[in-house]
Amino acid sequence: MKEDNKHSGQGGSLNFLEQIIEKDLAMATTGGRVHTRFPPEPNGYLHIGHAKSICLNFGLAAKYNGKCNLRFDDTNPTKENVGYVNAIREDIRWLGFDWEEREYYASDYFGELFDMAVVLIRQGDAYVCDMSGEEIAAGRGTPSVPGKISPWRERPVEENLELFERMRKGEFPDGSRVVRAKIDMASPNMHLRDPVMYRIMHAHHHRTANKWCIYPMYDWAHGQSDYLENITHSICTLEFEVHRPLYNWFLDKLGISQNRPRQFEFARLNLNYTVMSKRKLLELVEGRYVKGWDDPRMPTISGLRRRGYTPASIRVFSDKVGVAKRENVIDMALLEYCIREDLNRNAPRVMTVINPVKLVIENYPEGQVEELQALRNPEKPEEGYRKVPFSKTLYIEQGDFMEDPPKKFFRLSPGSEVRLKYAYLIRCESVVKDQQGNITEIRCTYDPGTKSGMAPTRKVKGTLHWVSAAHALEAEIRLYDRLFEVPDPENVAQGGNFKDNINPASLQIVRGLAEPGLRDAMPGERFQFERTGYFCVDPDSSPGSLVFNRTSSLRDSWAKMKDSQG
RNA sequence: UGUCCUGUGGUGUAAUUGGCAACACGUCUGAUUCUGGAUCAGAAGAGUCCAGGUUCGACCCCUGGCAGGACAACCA
Repeated sequence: MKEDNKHSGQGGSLNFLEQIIEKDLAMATTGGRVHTRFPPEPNGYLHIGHAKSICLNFGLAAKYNGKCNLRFDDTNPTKENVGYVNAIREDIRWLGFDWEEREYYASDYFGELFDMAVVLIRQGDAYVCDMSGEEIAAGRGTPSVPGKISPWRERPVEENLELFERMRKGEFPDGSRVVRAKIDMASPNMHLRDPVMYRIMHAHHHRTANKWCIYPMYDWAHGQSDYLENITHSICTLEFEVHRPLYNWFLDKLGISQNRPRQFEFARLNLNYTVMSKRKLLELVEGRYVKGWDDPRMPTISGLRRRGYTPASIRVFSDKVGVAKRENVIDMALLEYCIREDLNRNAPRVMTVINPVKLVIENYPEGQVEELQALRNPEKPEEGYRKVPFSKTLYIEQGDFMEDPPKKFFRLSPGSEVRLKYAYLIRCESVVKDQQGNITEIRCTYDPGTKSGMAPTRKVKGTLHWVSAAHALEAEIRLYDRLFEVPDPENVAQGGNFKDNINPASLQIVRGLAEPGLRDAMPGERFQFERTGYFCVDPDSSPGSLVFNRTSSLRDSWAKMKDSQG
């Protein structure tokens, strides 16, 4: 029961795949084994949707004492390359999963696949077809109109065998012939209308180089690869549901009954306020709408990593979204909740002023500096304290001061008193403005008897974060927001484009002032900037010039209140 | 006019396989707080796509509808 809690988003209840597996285990249908695989095509970067699949496949294996393979589905040499292989590996490892020595490639099986195809041809279950791609497509019919029989369908077995061999040897040009399964051109399932198994491609493959010039199609390669790897549960997304009869047909014709893999489909993850298709993501990158695949606004794993998301937060998220067969759109707020929950618990606190305004404490001794004790993380008092310098001239957040405050404004305004976090109570005495009327300086007095940690004093409504002017570190702060301003970016009017919905304010770069302890912060380190949000050090950062990415703002009920009041 | 899949609060997922719907996010109160964060307490919100049927009893079983999605690359 405790285990169930750990792996299921719904307490003790099981998702439909877990139910299937537990039944299989109980009835020994898979010999007591659970063996899954995550099968990415190395032709793009992984995104949060893949993360769900990764967590599912590796998670199921872990939960049921099974194994999960990493298998690169590399059957199309024109689209795939090692660069993607490496990026995918890194992302999966970063997420926290280990495929041990089981890193496989569909291309590892090209030889076996060829031999199995020969078996099908011998049995009269496959044939070499000389039609062109266009002819095949035209002859396939439509879902409600049967396809036409290929003139090559009844080619003698010996001739098929010979042609197949010659295809392999490279005697024919690209596109001149294919091998097709002989199934049923009238099937209501389009995938059963003599699907292509092999095509000729004189292309360099990232692993097999020029050894092959015929390459298997997905449907032919996938199930057989599953079988060769002893996969018990082959889990994929819903769009492959109609492929399942074909998956099973190949297995049937090859006489595979022992250790026979079975395919199950679940609904892929959709997230609002973003797009997930490889094509659209690529468009964002190539159109320079974002800076790259790892731009912190991208829903890619590398983007989320750079944004400051933790692997654990993504795993928890994957767990919380659940697994089922109906189409779904997850609220971005759930992802944000997951990272806040993690970082609230684990990120050290630090004070950084993002939009600074100068504040001078008139009665504080000139030149005096106090080293104040500040909790590293109130959620983990055991981590102790850090030191923060305090002096006469400080900076606070512009938004923390209002000359004419509305009703429930708890922050600083003329005559009001607030606490400077870990320091003193201060009262605003006056403001200094420039000729345009902008506030350039806030003049305050402090009460020396109210130092943080001293005996109880009078209560104030507001506590402000601050930074000492003479000690502050200047930093570049990249304020990220959702990439799209509408929940469903793909929903556009006729002639429109999803890119029309891009949020023009998805990135704002400002220069802020940070407490000096941040001087040696390293890329990847995460912090909570007290009262503003969670931030992490960007790889662009260097010792002399800090760069922070905003992972997420803190929940802000004050902002919410303002919004709702118009 | 084809085949397959799916319909449960705003969102997502449950319901011990027939016993009048639970959990999470979100929303809204209040308490508390040296983060308007966190935490704590509480509230609102679905009668399960529709119509019949079986049953003492249906989200669950049956029949018929309706709605949404997937499928017609030599992509995966």
